[in-house]
Amino acid sequence: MLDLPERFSITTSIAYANNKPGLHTLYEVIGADALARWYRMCGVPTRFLTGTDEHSINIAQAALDEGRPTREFVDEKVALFKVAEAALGITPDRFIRTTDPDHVRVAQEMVRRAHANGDIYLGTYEGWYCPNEGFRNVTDVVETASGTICPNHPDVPLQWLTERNWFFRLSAYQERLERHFADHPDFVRPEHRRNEMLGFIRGGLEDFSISRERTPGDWGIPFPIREDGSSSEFADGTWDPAAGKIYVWYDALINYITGAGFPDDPAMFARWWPADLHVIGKDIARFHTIFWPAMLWSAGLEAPRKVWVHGWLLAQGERMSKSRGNFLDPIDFVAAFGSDGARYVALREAAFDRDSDVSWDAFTRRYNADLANDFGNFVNRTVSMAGRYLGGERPAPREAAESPLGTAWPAARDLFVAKLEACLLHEALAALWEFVGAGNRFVEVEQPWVIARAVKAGENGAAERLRAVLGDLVEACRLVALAVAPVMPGLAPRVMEQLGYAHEYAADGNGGPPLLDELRWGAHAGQVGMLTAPVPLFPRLEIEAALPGEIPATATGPA
RNA sequence: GGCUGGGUAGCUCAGUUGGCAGAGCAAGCGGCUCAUAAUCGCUAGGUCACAGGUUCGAGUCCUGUCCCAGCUACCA
Repeated sequence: MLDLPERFSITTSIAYANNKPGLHTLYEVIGADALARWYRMCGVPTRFLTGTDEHSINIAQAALDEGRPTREFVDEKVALFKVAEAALGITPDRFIRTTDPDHVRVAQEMVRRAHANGDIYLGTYEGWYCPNEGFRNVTDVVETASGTICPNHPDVPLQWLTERNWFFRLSAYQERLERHFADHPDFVRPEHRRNEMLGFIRGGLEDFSISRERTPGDWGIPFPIREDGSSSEFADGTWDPAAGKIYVWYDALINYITGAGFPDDPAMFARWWPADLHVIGKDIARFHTIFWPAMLWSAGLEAPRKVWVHGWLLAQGERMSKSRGNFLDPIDFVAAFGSDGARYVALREAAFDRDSDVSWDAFTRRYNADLANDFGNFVNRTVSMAGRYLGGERPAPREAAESPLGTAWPAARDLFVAKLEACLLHEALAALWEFVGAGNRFVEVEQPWVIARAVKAGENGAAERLRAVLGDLVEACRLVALAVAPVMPGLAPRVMEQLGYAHEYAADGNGGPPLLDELRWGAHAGQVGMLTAPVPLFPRLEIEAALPGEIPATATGPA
């Protein structure tokens, strides 16, 4: 069916820990978690890294404005992320924070390597600085009668700042980047994002600054090198403040190799790097597909194998964001749809390869149609009929070739897997739900209740036919619940229990039998088991009871 | 401004090399009774953004126009 990799190393971008998380931020994490779980269940050693980005000047300023220590401020925000991710069933192998001590060491090591390789040099960075947004490009500011202003914050006076910064020689990597894109056509996906990045590279690359002279509250990773090239570390282990801080973007990207074990654990690093997949949003594609490979090459390391660029969640055409206030609180979302339901509707309702308009209404309709009506009811009617007509002993499926569902299954499964591995998670789920539809239609065609009456009437062969039909239905329930387990990890154990099967996977998807073996029609045909009484999996939601069609404004303040 | 996507049913979208406009959801009608008012079937719903052109034939190819989104260098 497919060739599984020998290991799978996947990351998300790290979230900016300045506020509580929105669903639009965790959407990417849900998708990556589903992919990580897929590989874990397939028996592929998997490492899934996600976390938080904490060294930004804005965060330091926000903490300062609240009169609190920056560390306390970010600890609080990170705790909110962890609570929300736990509610969504997110299972990273490491939750990395850029304030983690090992990450601080790795970022400094990367600076030293770039310096040793002649890729960084001292220069001057100057430009308009908006206290709310940082340095603004000349094309982003507006000239007015009262002076130059930032269009987003017209009341805040812009400052012309000059900083002595270290610069990274990105210009030296233009040719290598072009060659890398040519040699690895799948490096950036989807295709149109790759084209954008390629266009940017061909337009000529400028060097970028990787240090800041000063930061609010002295926040950030100490730049490990002084202007004269000497180490900025004092004998007591503290750092010379005059050396400045590492610019937050340079620091943030490096989390991916910290999380892979660089450089303290070479064996671990060799095992997990290069990452197989970075899952990121379209707004940060350039940093991941252009700056980041160059940074790695400068340090003598490999670029990640693939970067998947997803789109945004939109509410009525507008990007969901904390600053706009049109975002969903993941806790509310889980409260309404359940952890599994929330994961499913998020990944099914939004396309993973482009922007998607979402609404509470659409999520509710999707939940009712796909989960309550189609699949939940399919399992319910199957378990109910098998229990009622066969007394609870689990009927075995027929040979695939003798069963319409058994015949249809391989194509549905293969399409599901192909879409999943292509990161088209919404299409993967759609492919699987085509098969759920086939299951429901099969019930109508066979009408087991009619066969059951024939059995009662003593009709010849009716009992055998009833067992066969119900066996096929039970098998269809098993296959769909297992296939969709990476997306709805809590569902599979509940379905398996009702079907009288063991579920041997751990909470994070590790440890069970290879999923592809389990996804064969009739994989457990010989096993005896008892069905339980039917228990509804996804209670139907009343649209009226749900929030109105608008995305509720739950913002607590500016981002 | 330049470059790249897109505009198809009320909503979300699919439409391969040009060959009778499709799916899901929502709506209406009917069937069934195992099931969570569910499910199955049927119906309705379209100036394929607009105007030209090529062609026996255009949602698809070409030209122009309008609209939306993205990219066009350091907030993260």
